[in-house]
Amino acid sequence: MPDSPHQPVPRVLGVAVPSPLRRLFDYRPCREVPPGGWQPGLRVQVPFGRRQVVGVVVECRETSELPLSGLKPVDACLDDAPLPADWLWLCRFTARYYQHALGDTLHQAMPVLLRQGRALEARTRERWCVTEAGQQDVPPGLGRAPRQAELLAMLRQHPHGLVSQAILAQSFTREQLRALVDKGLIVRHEEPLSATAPSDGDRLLAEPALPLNREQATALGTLHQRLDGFHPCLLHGVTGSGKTEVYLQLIEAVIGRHRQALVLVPEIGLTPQTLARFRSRFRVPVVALHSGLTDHERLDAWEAAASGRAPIIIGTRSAIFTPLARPGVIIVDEEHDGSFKQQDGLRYHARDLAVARAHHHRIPLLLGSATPSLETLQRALHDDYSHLRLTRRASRHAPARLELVDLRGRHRQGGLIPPVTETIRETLAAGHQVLVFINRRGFAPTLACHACGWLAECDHCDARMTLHRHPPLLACHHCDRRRALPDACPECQSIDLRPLGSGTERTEETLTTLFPETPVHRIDRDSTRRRDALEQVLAEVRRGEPCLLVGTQMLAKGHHLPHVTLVVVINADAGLYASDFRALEHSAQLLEQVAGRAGRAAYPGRVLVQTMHTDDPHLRLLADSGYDALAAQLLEERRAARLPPFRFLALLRLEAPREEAVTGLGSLAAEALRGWIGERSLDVDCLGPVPAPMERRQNRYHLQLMLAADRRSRLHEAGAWLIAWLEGRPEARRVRWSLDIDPQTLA
DNA sequence: AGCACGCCGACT
DNA sequence: GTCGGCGTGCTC
Repeated sequence: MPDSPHQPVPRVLGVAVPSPLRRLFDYRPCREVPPGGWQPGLRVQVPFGRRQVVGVVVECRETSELPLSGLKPVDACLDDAPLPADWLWLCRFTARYYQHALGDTLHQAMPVLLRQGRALEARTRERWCVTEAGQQDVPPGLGRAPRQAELLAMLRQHPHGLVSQAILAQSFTREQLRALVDKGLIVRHEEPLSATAPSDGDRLLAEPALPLNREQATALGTLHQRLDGFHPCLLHGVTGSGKTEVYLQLIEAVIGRHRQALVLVPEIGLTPQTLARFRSRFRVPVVALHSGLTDHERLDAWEAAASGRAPIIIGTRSAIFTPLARPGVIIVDEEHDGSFKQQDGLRYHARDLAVARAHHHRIPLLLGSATPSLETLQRALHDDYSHLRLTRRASRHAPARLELVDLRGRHRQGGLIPPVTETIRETLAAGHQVLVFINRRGFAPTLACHACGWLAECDHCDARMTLHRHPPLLACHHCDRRRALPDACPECQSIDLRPLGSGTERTEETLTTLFPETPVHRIDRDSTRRRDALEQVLAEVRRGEPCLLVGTQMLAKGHHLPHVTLVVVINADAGLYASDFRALEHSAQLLEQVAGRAGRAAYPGRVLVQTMHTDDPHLRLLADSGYDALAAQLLEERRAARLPPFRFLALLRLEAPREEAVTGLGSLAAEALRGWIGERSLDVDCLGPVPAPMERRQNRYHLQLMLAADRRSRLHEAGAWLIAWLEGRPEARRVRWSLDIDPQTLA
């Protein structure tokens, strides 16, 4: 332990407690002083109201706004040393930027066991060594314990002892070890798991790096020049251009310099395949943070990253909060992916926090995408970020272009029109695989009465209920409502009820009927409930026999499907005329990602996109000139419309069971905020209140108020004022409200 | 968010 | 007579 320099004990500790209250609570230190003295970052057990909570010391002060005699003392300090300073910095930054309570932010960013007050210990392992007594030729007392004798014999072969793992692997037990210790024949040593120090470059790799093409080599060369200091880079590479290989070789350079790499991937990007690729390349451990970890494993991973023991950490959104002892690079793969934004509570964007964090650590940041977000693209085009391009695919073929197929006036079967079905038939006959992409799960988007026009609607939401076949029922995808199928129309008693439109189940059924000889695999949230169901199907598909794949977005991203040469998009129109200003950007990204699935191996691919709007200028531009051209066009439109990335937004969401409660508070808040903005002639616009896109969801009314500003600081001032106003209003207590900084969707 | 207190309805 | 509904208020 570090000897405590005789720093005086502070009179007051400002503690962040797990609560939505946006302030610190002051406590007096307890009698016992932690080994290194009182410092920010120490966890403390404190009485809070009528309960005990785990808080984090954030300030050490001499004064409080309250009389010192009124302060409660902390019950205990839970740490010998503060939690990592980089982690504490990131949490404070996050709380400030997203205007969220610091206590809640710290709480969420901590592994569960730390929240519960568990000690954070450096991980050790046990090593068992033979004692002098154990070295004697005939150790006494083992006559009736043959396994103990065998164990002792084994340990005598190893002068430096053996670790528990190796011993237990030989089917010895902890009891046998304990018995030998009790007899004084062996001893147990605890040793820290120390950081793996790379000795030389070759030893780092378990398998050789792949050769790079000229573009990859250029990109990597640039990155190598920028290993010191904050250097944000966009690695803008078409699907199949080998971004991952660039990541791997960059990481090799980083850990070769004895630093750590943090890799963020989208939720569905952390597949066994991806992980296997990282793990098989490096000889050093790769720590993966995925949803399947136990609380213990999560704490271990945290400690391994914080101590520097883990050189490579790979995880989804929340992994941005992993502390790093020796940060060397942060990589965000598929940086445009929506799963990096948390959509409830603390609504942070992991990619944006990655930028802030890399800047703080003065390390490079690599954002990778085939279809960069307009935010990132704008910065890359204007030299705020380096723009590294990979335009060449590993296969000989250029990326498949989208072919628009007119849906108007055509008979559809399972969502497919006859010429498309014919192309599917030809592709299967040629021995290839076909992917049919459809953005709705279930059998059909809804059930309709052909006599009176009645539609199956959810009575908790402003939405249609989706028709499912297996099992047959109506389900609302916005709440947990389920209903049995009606025999007759509830309005007119007609029995002429028909499915309206197509979902994955219906298309699967149609394809099974049309192509009875060909296996059809459906891949959506319903079909892949079981943990490894997706991997099993994909393994089957990779064997290359002709087959049909029907799936939702799950299929669009990441998975390598080398035998698919035809991709069919059932309907591209959902995003074309949506009210959400990002809908078009997201549709284009999705279409481009889907198209990237086609023709990666030996054959060129085709992508057929069914649409009612073959003349839509955006869709045409995407089809004729590709994502980059459309993105450039969209950027111009955003500039003209004064929307992000040219302006900053914050969205106040209000929701409550009673409509009047929401609208009442909404108008009051808007009026108050406009008054405040007007008084100071601030450059902030307040729009609304307007009903949210789906006004009623789960039987609650949703309303929103939009703030827009040219300058981030102004937006934050207005947001802070609005929050303070709401916190002071009694009527706001009956309404659930939250401020979403940089909202990703307006829903 | 929790958790208490507090004041009005249908039950052993 | 009490169990319990959720409105209101507080947490150093």
